[in-house]
Amino acid sequence: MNKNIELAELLFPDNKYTVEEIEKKYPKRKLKDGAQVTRFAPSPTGFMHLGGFFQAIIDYQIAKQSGGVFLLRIEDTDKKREIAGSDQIVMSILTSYGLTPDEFEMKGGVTVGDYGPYYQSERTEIYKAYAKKLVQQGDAFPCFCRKTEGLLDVEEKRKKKFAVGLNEDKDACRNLTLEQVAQNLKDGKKFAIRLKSKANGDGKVTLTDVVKGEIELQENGKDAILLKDDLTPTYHFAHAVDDTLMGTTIVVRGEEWLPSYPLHKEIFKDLGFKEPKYMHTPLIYKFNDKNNKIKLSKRKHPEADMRYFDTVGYPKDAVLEYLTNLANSKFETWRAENPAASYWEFPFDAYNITANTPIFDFVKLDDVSKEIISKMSAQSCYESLYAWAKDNAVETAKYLEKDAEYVTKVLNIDREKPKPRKDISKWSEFFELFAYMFSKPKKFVVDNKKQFEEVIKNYKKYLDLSSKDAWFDKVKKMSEALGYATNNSDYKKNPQNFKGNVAKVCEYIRLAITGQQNSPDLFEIMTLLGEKEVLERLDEAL
RNA sequence: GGCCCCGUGGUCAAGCGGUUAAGACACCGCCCUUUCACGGCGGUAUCAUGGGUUCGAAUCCCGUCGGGGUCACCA
Repeated sequence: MNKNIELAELLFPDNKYTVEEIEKKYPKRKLKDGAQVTRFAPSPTGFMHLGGFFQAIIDYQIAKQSGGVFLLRIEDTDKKREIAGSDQIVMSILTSYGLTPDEFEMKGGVTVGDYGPYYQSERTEIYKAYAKKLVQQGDAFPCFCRKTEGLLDVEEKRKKKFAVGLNEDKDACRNLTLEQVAQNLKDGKKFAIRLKSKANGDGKVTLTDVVKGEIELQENGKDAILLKDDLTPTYHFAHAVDDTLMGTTIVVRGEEWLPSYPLHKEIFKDLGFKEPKYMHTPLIYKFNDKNNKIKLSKRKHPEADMRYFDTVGYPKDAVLEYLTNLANSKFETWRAENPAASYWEFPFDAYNITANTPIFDFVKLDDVSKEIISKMSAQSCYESLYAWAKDNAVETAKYLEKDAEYVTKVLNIDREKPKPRKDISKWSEFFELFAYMFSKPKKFVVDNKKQFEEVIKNYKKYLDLSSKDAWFDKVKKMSEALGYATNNSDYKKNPQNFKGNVAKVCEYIRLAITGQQNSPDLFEIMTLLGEKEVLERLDEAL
């Protein structure tokens, strides 16, 4: 009754806005039927997590597909963890992958959209207004207890809690009298605002989750913190306020949030808000050495940081397609049927995401990437390689500028054909893969030294780079002369009659020229290298 | 420890009460081939487990086990 109003006044004497004023500023969105509003809401921790990006893809696709809105909100409510510049990192990754938000704000830059500010740190007056409302209603109260701060603190607290095993957790400050509160304030004590939870935590609450289906959870019984003692909101409170005001229709978030749904439900109810739809997506995992699944983490897995894919030079589409397939395995089938189509034409089926936790698999990513790169022209390969080098390998970039023509030719080996070679998965490995095109091979192992030497010695006389046919004719001729089969079926019938077949001869030549057993087409390589270089390499091999 | 989520080959997975349990990657073999690849064909390998329900279960129910999440004035 009146006491609550008095209390609210005591706590928030000079709020800038009332709830009514705020709600006038954030009218309901005018959306066409079925249009969804999604949001990507990272906290600025200095990098963009792969798992977050995975969710952003889903957010973006849902919004785009339905003709709705995809917005970016920065959850910068924890000053201790905040790292400056994170917002730029997130934004540039999003846009570079084509997931540009419809609404966003850049500090010191533009604001796009009418539902901002899009930084939570700029919304404190909004949260305060709603907190005051809850206090007035008797649904929240000030707490003057010592802070629980950091994991160590929490773990200590848990030891006691787990021993009891209760889901109910009422805070003693809920019973403070108006006078006691007034005295505390007079003493200059800081307060946090807690939810005055109504249930004991034994009842059940159900959620119809878009990916998990119907889930029954234990209702909330905790006097959770809504505003911290600096009056910034916790995630839970900010989620309710922001997603309501911004008109989010479907909340896509990691499944680690599932257990806090009952709390969110209670906050929404107390605030008189309509709940959005929820989509709790699986987290992405890796195996550890014990073969257990562990969450992808920046410390252990460089690929947890989205910038990793840029620094090693994966094409954007490769990452996008691999991740999309993880979210929606129909993608692969679609891609097989539409090999030339743009990624964005894929009819993303957001409502068919598996509830299973996927393992991040580099082998598969590489395959997707090789497929994509194999279809690129030599010219665009060069451009991508150069773009990668400029940001990640300065010396290489300089070299690329100098020898653009030669590099493009190397890139063109076995490319721009109906069945191109699939060997490059990321730009950083190009010079490793094609090292022999840029410097003489160092050491290599030969299975039969005598035969190898015989072939190489003779081959100098047979070298002919005038045309591919001429080149191979000579290889054959030499093979015959040295006692190798030039016809595969002859060789198979009577292997004892030959020292080997042409394949063996080619293997020796390849080894001498490239230092490895597999390489793209030998003739092309030798032509590019030039006769002089080839002869030198043959000499050196001996 | 309480609560919750998840469990189809090594990985990603189709499947929705009756299928010889798709497909992709990886692996192996064969074929093609003028070499390496590419490609084609084929192969190894999966319903965690125990009980139900049913004429019939990978599919529905319960238990068990395994993995994961969560129980912060972090998000």
